[in-house]
Amino acid sequence: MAFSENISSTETISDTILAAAMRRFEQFGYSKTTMAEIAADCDMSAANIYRYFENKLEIGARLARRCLAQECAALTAVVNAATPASSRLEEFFLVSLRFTYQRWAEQPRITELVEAIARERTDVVQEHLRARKELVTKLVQDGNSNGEFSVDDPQRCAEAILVAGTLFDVPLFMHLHTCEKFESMAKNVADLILRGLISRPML
Amino acid sequence: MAFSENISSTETISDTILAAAMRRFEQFGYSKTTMAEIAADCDMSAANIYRYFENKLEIGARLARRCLAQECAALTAVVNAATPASSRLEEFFLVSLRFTYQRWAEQPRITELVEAIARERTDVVQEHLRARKELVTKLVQDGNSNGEFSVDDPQRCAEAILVAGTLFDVPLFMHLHTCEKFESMAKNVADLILRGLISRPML
DNA sequence: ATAATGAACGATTTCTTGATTATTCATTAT
DNA sequence: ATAATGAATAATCAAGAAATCGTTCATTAT
Repeated sequence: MAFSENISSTETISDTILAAAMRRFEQFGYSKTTMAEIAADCDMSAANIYRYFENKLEIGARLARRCLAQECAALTAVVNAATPASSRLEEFFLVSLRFTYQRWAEQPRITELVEAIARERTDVVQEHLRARKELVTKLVQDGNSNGEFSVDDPQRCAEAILVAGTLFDVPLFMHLHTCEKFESMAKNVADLILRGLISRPML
Repeated sequence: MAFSENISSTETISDTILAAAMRRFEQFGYSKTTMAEIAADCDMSAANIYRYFENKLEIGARLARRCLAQECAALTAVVNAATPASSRLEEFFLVSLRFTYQRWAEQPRITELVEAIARERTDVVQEHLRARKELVTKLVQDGNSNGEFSVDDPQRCAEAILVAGTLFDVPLFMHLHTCEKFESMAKNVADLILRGLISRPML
């Protein structure tokens, strides 16, 4: 049962292969999908795929990157929004959480794919973490600029913020609570980070 | 090769069994240890163990609880120390981290045991989390009392603090960085939580 | 009564073997 | 030259058989 593919003129062959692989991975999972099946969906031989991709893992990595990039795009929109930096920080956690949770709940095969790739391709994870760090760094700098925050070292601060949000970004934890519970936790952590614990005069 | 056990008069038989099981689990892992081996180390039959424990999982759970209790004991000492609450919060993260990291690095079999039990005995994990939450709640209340902190809802705050420290408490993450790097991250997160992000007059 | 055991049993794990799979390459089309 | 393929190979996976293991219980010791 090959889901045959009409190669539109604007689509490169490697895109066709990626699209076919994505459909297979989504439906049957990364490990249960064979190169022969992907090839059949593209009306070509398995050997020919290797003219466009180094190997199966590389195809998986490309698709995993694409998934993570989608999340980063949403987070970029959050960071660039015209709202107070404090709201944007909370929203950052919430959007991050919703991506993780929804993918875990609704597209378990994709979550499985990303996790499988993450295990063998550290670079994909680290690239994603670096992108997130850049976004939060910018958010903190924004907050500094408009007087909301007064942070000495935005880089270090961004790292700490991301660490504090770990729970919301790891699929492994998603089974522990409902999405609502997680959202409440994310709000609390954002609040904690924003206000700090140290006693100070009310403004 | 049975590591035979001299049962001292002050030691109950169930303690003897637990000790033997612990030695086996430490050396060979939970799953690779058989009830027959534990029994042989105690000079008894496998069947006799069932007079003292419901099953193997129960033995594992008891030992896992003991491990987690050791950590909680160390954390209790931290919380009850006669130092500023802010220092105690940082120390809480650091001690928590060192327990997780050292066990992961030096006693991988024990880490494996705790993880195996955690998967099948949710109650053990939840008991531990509750204990940690109580400790942090007390720490925050202490800080409130002596004027260091001014936290509305210490319970909710404690929950958020624990969530923010997730990275330091999950063995799964330990391979990502060196212990020193983790310590630096823990300090940064503690600092972030304590000071907060919001701009305010210097005191 | 209390403590302990060996034999018996499903359930799980390990092992073995055959079949699939990813990948390469010499060869064939275009 | 460029694109694509089928056949070959080594690695991985899957299914079934064999062995081991956890657990129970009727029976034996103390």
